[in-house]
Amino acid sequence: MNEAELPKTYDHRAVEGRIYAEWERRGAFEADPSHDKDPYCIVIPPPNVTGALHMGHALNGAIQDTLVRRARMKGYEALWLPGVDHASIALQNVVERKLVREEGKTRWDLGREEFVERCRVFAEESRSQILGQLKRLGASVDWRRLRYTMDEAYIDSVLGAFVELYERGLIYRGYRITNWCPRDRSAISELEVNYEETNGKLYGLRYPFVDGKGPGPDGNDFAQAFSTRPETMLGDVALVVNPDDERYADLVGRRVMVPFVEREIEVFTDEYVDPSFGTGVLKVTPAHDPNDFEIGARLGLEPVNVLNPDGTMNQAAGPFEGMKREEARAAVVERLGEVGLLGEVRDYRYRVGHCDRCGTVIEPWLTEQWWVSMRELAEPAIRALEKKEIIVYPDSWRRETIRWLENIHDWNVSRQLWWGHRIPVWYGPEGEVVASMESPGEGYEQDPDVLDTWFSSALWPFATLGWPEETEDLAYFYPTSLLSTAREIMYLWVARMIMMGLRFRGEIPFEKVNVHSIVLAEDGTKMSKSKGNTIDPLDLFDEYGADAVRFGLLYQSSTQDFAYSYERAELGRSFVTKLWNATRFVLAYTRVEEVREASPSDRWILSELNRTISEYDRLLEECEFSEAMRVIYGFAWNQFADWYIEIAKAAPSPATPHVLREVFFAILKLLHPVMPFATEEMAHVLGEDELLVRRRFPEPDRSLEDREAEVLLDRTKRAVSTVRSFRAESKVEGTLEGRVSGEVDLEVFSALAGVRPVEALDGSAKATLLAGDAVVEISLTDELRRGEIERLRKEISRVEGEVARARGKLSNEKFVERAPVEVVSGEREKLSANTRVLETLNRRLEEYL
RNA sequence: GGGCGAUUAGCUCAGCGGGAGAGCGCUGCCUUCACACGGCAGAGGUCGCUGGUUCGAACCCAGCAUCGCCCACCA
Repeated sequence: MNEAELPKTYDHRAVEGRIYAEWERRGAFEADPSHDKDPYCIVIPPPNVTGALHMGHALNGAIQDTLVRRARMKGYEALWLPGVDHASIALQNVVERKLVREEGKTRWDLGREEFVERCRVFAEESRSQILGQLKRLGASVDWRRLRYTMDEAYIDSVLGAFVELYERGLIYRGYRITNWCPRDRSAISELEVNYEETNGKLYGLRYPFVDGKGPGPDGNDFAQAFSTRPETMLGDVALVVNPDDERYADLVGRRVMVPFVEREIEVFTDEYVDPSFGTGVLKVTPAHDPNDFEIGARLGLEPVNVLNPDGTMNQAAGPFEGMKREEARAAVVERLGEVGLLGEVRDYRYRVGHCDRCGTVIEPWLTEQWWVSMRELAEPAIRALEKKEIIVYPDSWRRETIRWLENIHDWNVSRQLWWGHRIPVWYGPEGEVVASMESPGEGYEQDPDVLDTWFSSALWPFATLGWPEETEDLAYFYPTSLLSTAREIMYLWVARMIMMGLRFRGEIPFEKVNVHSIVLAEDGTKMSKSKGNTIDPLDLFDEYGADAVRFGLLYQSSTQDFAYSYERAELGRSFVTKLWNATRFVLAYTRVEEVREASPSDRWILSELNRTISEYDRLLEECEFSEAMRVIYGFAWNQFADWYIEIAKAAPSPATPHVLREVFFAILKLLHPVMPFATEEMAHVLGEDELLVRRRFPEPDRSLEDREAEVLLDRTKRAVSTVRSFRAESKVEGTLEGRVSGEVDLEVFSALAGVRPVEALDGSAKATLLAGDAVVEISLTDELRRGEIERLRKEISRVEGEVARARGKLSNEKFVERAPVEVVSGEREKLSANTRVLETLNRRLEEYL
């Protein structure tokens, strides 16, 4: 192939599919335990099988793929293990909604078995879609090792873990207030509740005295308490006041009536009550409020439950039975008003919990659930984080996670759902309770609940490697090298993996955690389907190519969240095009392979390359992707393409053909982890037989460092730019004669600046241009002379400013005394250089006047 | 109520103790043999505000303002 046959732009559509197939055909991503290589392993945060991948997945995929490909090229046995999550509650929600929409049915209409089958089928479809998306991204995962949390082996891991924790006394069954979602008819954990500030009302509720002792201290014949949820009044079992509240000393011990349900309750005291809130009287509803539950327990009172699982009122609600909770609220308020028991109603702003998955208002509700004791599990995790056995980028998240673990609550792991891992607990005919993977025998009934989806996720880093079997994979790849994730699941997932990893393996699950940005919509708000502001990564891949999108995402990724902008994909695409055309140039350029004597410009680009390799590699190692992209982009575009290719055209050395190719190949290899398709194609076009994916990642080579060449070329480039600038401003065209004082690469300068170097300039008219510490003099026509005087004056006043600034600093004794020597000597050098320059300029000005 | 973070060029964002940066957008010139998804040259910023530390602060400290996010059982 030659350059003329190549189109001017890279066509990702024609390339990506073919190259991915080639990688797969060659088994390029397959990793197995090996004796002569060190392991590198990343397990993918398994996407939910609820639908398609979003931009967050694309970003995290780009990050992980970059790291894995780099490790692979560095000679590690690099495994990126793919998988998907069954997403218990999330998937069940999606399928339920679909069921209602398409068939007008609920899960109860279908029955458990049929419903679970529907979920399984849906998951299957979603899963294949997701896997296709990962391929489009270019994910270098080992497909042979694809895992799913509902695989038979994985289910065994999950149930085994539950049984073991149960047997160690770390799992117990408890009756307490949980967050109840009436739509899902299931409990959810604290982490699955989203609180939103809401404008609501605070209702004064009046409880008439029934003890016949007459009115209360305030002259009223009732006691009043405030509530935001008046319907829970029907479940009240007591009123309480603070024991130190003198206003109510007489109230304690009196009996009042709960309206409508006609229940007599007593007034007690409890320290919990804040006398300054409302009336200082608190109603106690143990079945519907966590604090009330505790107060009720302290007082030894039986809770009264007034709700059904679906959020309607039950028979204990008396006349309100059968109403939805919202209807009951309105009805209770109305009826209270009618009977004169409604007190003050205030506007009140408070936080209402919503189900993370379906948005339904959460009801704190008394139920019996399975709990994991977290304190004991958290301790080793806290220690590991404190000792930095796990490195977190950025470190602030390590400290945050420690704080969270220190305040951890027990974890409710049972869900009254159908899709998921069914809890391996069996209830026997004689009331036996047995935790076991299989039924203990005839007459045993299995617990109907399933496990919180995060329970299975918590085992991910080792269950995917075969645990509880002591597999070779587990021995070789565990602990994994790095986990990359969004911060929103640090507690839900990452912290729990650390605890479970330490519990079941006695080792941390990963050495590093990268907490990446959240990709926001273009307007800076969160992307969400309901707002309709989501961006489909596949559309971006189609339009810009996977490499361009990957580069753009990494370029924008930092520890800060960022609003996605299409400009970043355009930036990536332009970069690919630039590299593509550099490929065409390199291809068309002579193909001499032998090494001959290198010129300063050859040594300069090699030295710059060397610096770039060190810097870029370090940044990737530290997950500083944005900075890494800037470094490699700057080198490839602003040094290599803008300058070295131009030098190769205009002032090549005998070594240039070789150096040009070497440096360009190094760029392709450095970029391969980020832009795998395009770089692979470019290497192919340039006639490489071996795939880049298996090539060695460039390493720094100190022998290529050449400070002298760097200084020389920097000065030369500056001189060239100065002349170009002068040409643009003065509208001068054609070859000029010129003289440079100060050391530059004359050949390069002359060729790129279009200046013929002469020893001495004829005539008196010259432009005197400053290029850093070098002075360039250019022959000048008479008509430009007038302007030159103006220009000189401006230049002089600028340099005078510089001189004054340096003098000022250096005459400050404290500066000379306390600033580092190199800073002071730097100022001195600048001062003397500028003084010399000023002399030259002044002399020239005098000549003209 | 606590905690964390942000505030830098018109826009999106880097920089985090020694003379303000990138991409896009904008202006001028260039359709010359890698590339107009381009080249060359430019314009554009009292780095949120007020104090402090320092020879020196966009960068460190304190306070304030605005905007986010996380955590917390005040009815």
